[in-house]
Amino acid sequence: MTKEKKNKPSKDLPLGFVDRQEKELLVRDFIISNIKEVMIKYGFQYLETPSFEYSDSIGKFLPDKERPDEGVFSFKDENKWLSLRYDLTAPLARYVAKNYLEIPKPFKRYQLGTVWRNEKPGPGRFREFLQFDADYVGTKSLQADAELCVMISEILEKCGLMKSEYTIKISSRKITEELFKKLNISDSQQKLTALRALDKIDRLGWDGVKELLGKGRKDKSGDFTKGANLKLEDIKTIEETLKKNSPETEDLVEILKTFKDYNFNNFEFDPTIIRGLEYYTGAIFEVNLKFDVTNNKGQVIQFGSIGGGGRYDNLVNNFGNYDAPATGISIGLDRLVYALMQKKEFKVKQSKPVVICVFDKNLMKDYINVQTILRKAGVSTEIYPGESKLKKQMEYADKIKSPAVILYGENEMKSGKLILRNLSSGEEKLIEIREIVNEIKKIIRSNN
RNA sequence: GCAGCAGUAGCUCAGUUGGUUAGAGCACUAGUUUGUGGAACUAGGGGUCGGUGGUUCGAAUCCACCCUGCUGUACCA
Repeated sequence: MTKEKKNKPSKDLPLGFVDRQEKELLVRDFIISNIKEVMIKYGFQYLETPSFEYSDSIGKFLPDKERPDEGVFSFKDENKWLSLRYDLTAPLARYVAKNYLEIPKPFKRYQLGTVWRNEKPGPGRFREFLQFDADYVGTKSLQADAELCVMISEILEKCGLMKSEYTIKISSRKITEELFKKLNISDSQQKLTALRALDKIDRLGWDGVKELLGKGRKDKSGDFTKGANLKLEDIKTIEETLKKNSPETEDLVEILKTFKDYNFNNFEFDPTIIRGLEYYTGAIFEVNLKFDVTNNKGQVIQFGSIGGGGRYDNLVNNFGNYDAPATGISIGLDRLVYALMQKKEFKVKQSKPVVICVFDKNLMKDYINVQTILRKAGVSTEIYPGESKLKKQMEYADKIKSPAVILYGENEMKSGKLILRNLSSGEEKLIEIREIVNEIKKIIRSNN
């Protein structure tokens, strides 16, 4: 507690950035290890690309020349604009274009990496987050699209989700494309607004979406959103068509057939999912959780999807002359962690260290000896860091949730024994040094 | 960006007809126990009441602007 407040650096974090603590990180590690296992089984190779790319590589629309910070974090290095990547797909397309001649076709890669978005964060959404991507590049085969969904489902179930707790929604860009053509809606602004409106159906329902397809809608806070201004009869046709719920486009028919071959049925055809607006060209998927997610005040929040993807046949071609149709899926790991931690009690398997209390610095050699025996046996152990009264040392051990402390002072040394105190039961035992490993393992076992 | 709500100790919050040195619980520190954690008791530290300006003899309290947070909405390549 210092009194000098002037010129102290801020303890606050920039908007949308957070510290992540062990409890969360261990769950994340658990998910990552499941991902890697599944990726190996499915034959994807591991890739890492840098955090920064040249700004014009990470998206063909951004950064805007006038406002290079819109949506992405950018800075000017010498004469070139660099940006932190906002996803892993654009860097993949760049990588494929750069290494096209060497890589296998099709190229199957997965990647785990932090991405950054310069946007307003929402519940469970940050400006820096970890993403997992798996992509197939260089194949038109729709089996790839289908397999990605099967694979994501396997990962989620390995992480402990039940079939009833998530679903993979699937649709195709071709549906809305054909619909707009049929209705003679060609104004690109109108199409864009209409697509965005349809994307919101899970939140607003058809009534809200119809308002947005028409004149516009006022939200709960009283804010007004302009609509697409479509004709009433067109809105009716759109609703009727999309409510039909039978996938008729060729690509979907084939993907659904493949799902059947895989015996995969935890998906829903949903023609109202839209995803990103520009680069998807065919099938699109979205991974949704089916249970409520709450914030730290216990309020249910609009959590949205935890991932999605789809087919993007033209992206690689943007970088050069290679035509590489592709399809991919990505998961926002931090959001999955957030949701999973609410759903499941995670036993944090990481065992906390046994604490060897220090009675006398001059006995350090003996303490190190015991510590070495335990560490060699694989038991997490530490000598109390510092010099404090025994009470402090016990409080420390309690605070870090240590399973046991070792009390080894002059009295014990005389008899060649030491005291092992079980911190959850409070029980103390006077034991020989050679018994220490077994006794501690017993305690740790009984705690699990 | 737009809208609504909110900002008092590390955390959760109390504190209006504006009035002496601004409160509680939890947490923290020390002690009761100089070789023993979790409970109890005692004592203590910690706040320019989000910031700036204004009204007033006097502002945590009223007004204006700004900042920050939450929620919704927009955007999310």
